[in-house]
Amino acid sequence: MKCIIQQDAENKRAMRAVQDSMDVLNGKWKIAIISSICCYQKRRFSDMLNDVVGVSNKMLSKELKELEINQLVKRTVLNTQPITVQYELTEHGKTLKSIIDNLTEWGLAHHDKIFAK
Amino acid sequence: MKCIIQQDAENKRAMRAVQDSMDVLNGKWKIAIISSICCYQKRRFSDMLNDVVGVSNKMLSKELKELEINQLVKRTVLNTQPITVQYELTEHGKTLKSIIDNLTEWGLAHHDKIFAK
DNA sequence: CGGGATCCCCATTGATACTG
DNA sequence: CAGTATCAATGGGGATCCCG
Repeated sequence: MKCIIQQDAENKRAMRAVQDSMDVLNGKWKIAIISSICCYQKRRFSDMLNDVVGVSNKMLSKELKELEINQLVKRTVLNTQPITVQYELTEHGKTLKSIIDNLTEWGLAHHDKIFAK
Repeated sequence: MKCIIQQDAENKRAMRAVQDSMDVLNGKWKIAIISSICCYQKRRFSDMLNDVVGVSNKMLSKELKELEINQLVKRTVLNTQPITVQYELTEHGKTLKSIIDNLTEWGLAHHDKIFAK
């Protein structure tokens, strides 16, 4: 059995890790945006504007940019007329899939629980 | 193979579920707060004030209250002098553990990736 | 179509002080 | 210790227009 000091250090390390994750995923729409790309693999700007209910083009643009900076999302301009832009997850971004899956499952279960009352 | 219409309905359902989760977990500190309680099982107000780096007593109080309303956290006033208050996860709250674990792992991996560059 | 620029508001948050 | 109250400020985010 671990002594309390050791356990405590481990807890702090875990909490810091969670915070590191949330630093990248913060913002009102990031999870929803990733969820959208995750579902469709490739998704265009205007599609996501519909997927993510309530988001404005300004916020979508802003949060996508941040996700791109953090190397979670890759942006590709397609040579169409008019121009379309495609977003997809990077390899690193794809490692978020299990988190999204978890959130999906939990959301369904939570929904059931609330309405079962 | 599923037709596109079916797949699309499924995607929308998944995205809604993710949003349902985030509705409950929104707020700058909620995940960190849950993470703290999750690590220690039972945790006091002042301890969490230290665990969650940067949070103010006002915000901690507010977000804990919201978590309590959503039945994720249970609040117990202990009969000590001076009074102490203990927070723990409800059974429903404990179902968030796999999400927290995922975020912990991902945070560590993400941290490594950023600093490996 | 995919954004950028601008204006503007109000909700979220912080700081500080106070209380049972 | 565990909050609550009050005030003040910041910036998140909406609405609108514009542009390549």
